[in-house]
Amino acid sequence: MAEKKLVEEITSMEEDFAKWYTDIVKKAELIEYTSVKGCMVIRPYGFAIWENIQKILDKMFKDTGHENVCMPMFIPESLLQKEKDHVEGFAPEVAWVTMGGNEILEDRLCVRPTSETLFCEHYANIVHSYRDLPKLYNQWVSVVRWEKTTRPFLRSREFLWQEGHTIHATAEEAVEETKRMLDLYADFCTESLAMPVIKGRKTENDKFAGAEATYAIEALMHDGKALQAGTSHYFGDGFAKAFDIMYTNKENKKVYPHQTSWGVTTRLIGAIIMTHGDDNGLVLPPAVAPIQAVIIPIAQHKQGVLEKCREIKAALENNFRIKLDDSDNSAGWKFSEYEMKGVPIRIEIGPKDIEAGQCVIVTRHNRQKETVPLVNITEMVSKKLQEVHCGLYQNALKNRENRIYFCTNTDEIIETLSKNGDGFVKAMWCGEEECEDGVKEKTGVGSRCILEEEKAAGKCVCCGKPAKHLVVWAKAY
RNA sequence: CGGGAUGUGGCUCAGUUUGGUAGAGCGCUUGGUUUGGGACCAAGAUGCCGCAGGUUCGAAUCCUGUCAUCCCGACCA
Repeated sequence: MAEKKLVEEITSMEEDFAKWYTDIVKKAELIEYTSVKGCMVIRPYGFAIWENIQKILDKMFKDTGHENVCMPMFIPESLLQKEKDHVEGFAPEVAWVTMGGNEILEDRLCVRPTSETLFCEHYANIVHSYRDLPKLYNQWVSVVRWEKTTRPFLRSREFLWQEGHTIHATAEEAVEETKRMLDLYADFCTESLAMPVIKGRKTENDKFAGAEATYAIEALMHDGKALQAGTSHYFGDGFAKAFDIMYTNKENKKVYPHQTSWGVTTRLIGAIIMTHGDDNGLVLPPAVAPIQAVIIPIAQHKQGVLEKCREIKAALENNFRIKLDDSDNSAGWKFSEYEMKGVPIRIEIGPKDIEAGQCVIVTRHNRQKETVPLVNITEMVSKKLQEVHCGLYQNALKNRENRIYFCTNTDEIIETLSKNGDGFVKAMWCGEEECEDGVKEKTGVGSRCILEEEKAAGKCVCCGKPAKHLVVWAKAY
């Protein structure tokens, strides 16, 4: 059963999951470290994944009526201070600019950890009438949070993200927007990243600083830990009140508007790695793979081989992202290289194939080889990419379903996890913060989200009192 | 931010205990032979031993500080 491990440089998941992760991140040329802690160079291959994520999401945002804007990078301390919970939540992890050239700044500037305050200041300026609403804004920028522990993609001090900030006339509209964007993220994860996610609401304890409600999508990684892959917040009119944003409604009354914000980050790349990757390296979902198919010539010095490869490349590249590797590395070397980089399919073309009018297609996720005719190659590649996507999703889903456990008390949680390994624990909760902390303390798993669509029944996993919510618990990144 | 580990050519590491002229394998360059699962031969290039101080006739090696990376906690997308 144990397949020969072809890429010796990558530590196996089994042996050391953390090292496996960093090996992939480095060996697949996604990032390089820099001399500043927690700040990484996202290399072309890694950045291309992000660009594909951006392209798809940006279209989804635009299709739902959102517009892109760009806020400044700096927030004056006085502005950050305006919303009490917000500043308390973020103050411990902001970076400050205290000097401009040689001058000490009177009001020091915080490097944005998130841009609610900037959007609010702006909305206060431009929203006056119900006719100005809604504003559905988004921006693609980087933010800075002075994290203590850092890991490439999962937790860096500067990271790339998109943050949507919308402002609406009514609470209903804003709530709807919050849910709509959460659904949009979940759809994106399944359709483009082949990654199943759980949608839910964060507990009071865990919600965004200044939000009325925070929703999140949670994904389960190979090692049984949860990763928050995206969030969507409903703000009510709290920020509007703090920032004095008001508009005149149809009845000629001055009222507060309602807001939302939502975001996903380059952490999604970490999620892809830990959802689909294997001991041979990265495995990329076709929709975001920088190279969807790589053509490997066999015996490329032989007459006609490279010519045929170029011909096939030309035929395919209108529809797919194709690379022809005509470097003089051996074919075997190339096989390993592109497996490590997670290229979904590989097309082998050698003298024997050309003679027979065929090629060999190998799918990355299961290494299955198939000999296919060169006519209709476009349809074949399309079919294979679809196959990879479905295969990845099914594997990820199976892995997650195998690691979802229902528990009724904390001892059962401890026992289940020690027997089966980490995963999602579904358990009832009374809604008290004490019990939320109690579960974490006793079992090591924290609340990830409340499943709003599933009915609560029975007793709290911690105190045994009647339950209010069904909650997913897990160790988290 | 607390506890632990590690920094030596691009990579993986030896050398540090016991201070005395900086090493190996892989990779890289050039030429040639190869190519269906990380090919081979030959010739070459590459280092202020993370950084800054200190001890010493002499420091990769000992001492102090600092920065970065990894792991375990607390905090977080």
